[in-house]
Amino acid sequence: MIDMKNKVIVILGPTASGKTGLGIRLAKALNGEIISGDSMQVYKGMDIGTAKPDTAEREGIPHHLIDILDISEKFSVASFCDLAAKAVEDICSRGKTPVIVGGTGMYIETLVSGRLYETETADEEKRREYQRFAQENGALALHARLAELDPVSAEKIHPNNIKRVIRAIEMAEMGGSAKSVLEENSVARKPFESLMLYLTPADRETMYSRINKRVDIMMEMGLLDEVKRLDGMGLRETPTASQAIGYKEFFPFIDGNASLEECVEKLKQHTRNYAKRQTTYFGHMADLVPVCASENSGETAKRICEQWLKTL
RNA sequence: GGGGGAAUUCCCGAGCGGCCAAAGGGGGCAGACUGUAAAUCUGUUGUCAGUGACUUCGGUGGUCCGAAUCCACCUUCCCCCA
Repeated sequence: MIDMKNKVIVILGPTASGKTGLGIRLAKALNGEIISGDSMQVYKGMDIGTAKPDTAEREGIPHHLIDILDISEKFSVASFCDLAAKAVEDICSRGKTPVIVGGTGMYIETLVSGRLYETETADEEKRREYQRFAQENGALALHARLAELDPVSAEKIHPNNIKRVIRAIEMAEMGGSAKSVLEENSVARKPFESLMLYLTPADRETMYSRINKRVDIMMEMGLLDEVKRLDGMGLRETPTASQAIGYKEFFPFIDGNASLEECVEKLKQHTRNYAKRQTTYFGHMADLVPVCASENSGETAKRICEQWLKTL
């Protein structure tokens, strides 16, 4: 293409902050198309639990990266960045504006920064081996192994965070791409210009009560049936989809080990915890333009976007 | 009506004479996150000044140098016999 960089609008925010609605409003106003920046909406059949907008809600706006995978498939930052970057290209080439909407901070941060990841090539066998090693010899022993292979990573990763320790060991063993090396390549080339709007919740209390209410609505919409259906398709054994909040919480009920009410409470709680983690994550991201999640946030956001799109 | 058991810090729950502001878990709060993130992990959580003091373990009163821990009574709850 030409040397002028593509422009992308990004909407971030914790769960239930109104990202979806705002995204659609902006896409309509700015002749845009939506790219979902969400790790779970990519899965077919996970509709209610992931708060995926249905056809009516989408108001005719094309949505990318939604319903593209079967739950059995793996999804990760690497694939996200790859697919999202392509979608951006595609949308821009048609003269429209990409609007990335999502709550998966790491995905979006990575995409926008232009860092490159190779698609995951993990050896499950080895992973289990390390897992067992940690179990038998303690997390510290495993961490010590990492320290030998890659002191820089070891320094940064807490020994108890076994998952990350294992991943770091894997990276080191595969050679070259350890954190220490990544450091040097950290200044990646930005693939496009982006304006990042951060939908900030009014306060913790409203954020939590919105979440609670939304879960109740999900239940009314038939979440449980959705979970049962996916469970029948082997959701529990899937590499990525099984992690989704909104599904695993019901397994105890399905297995007869908990009441439905207990599971719903757990779901609300996990969602609240997640939202808090999101705000922490977004808190350290740079260049976010805060937009209050209120009634007329749409107008404000629209104005900010239009102005930004006009600049070079 | 008789017999037995229990009341602990926001919640659950250990403690059964000093080492107890009181284990552990949950929740809350704060945080990390350039390797797969809706995941994973860390710190903190009576009060106040901050190496110390003060108020806490249903209530009241005892025993003791010393009590969440022992005794008495009271209140509430649970279980069993009737």
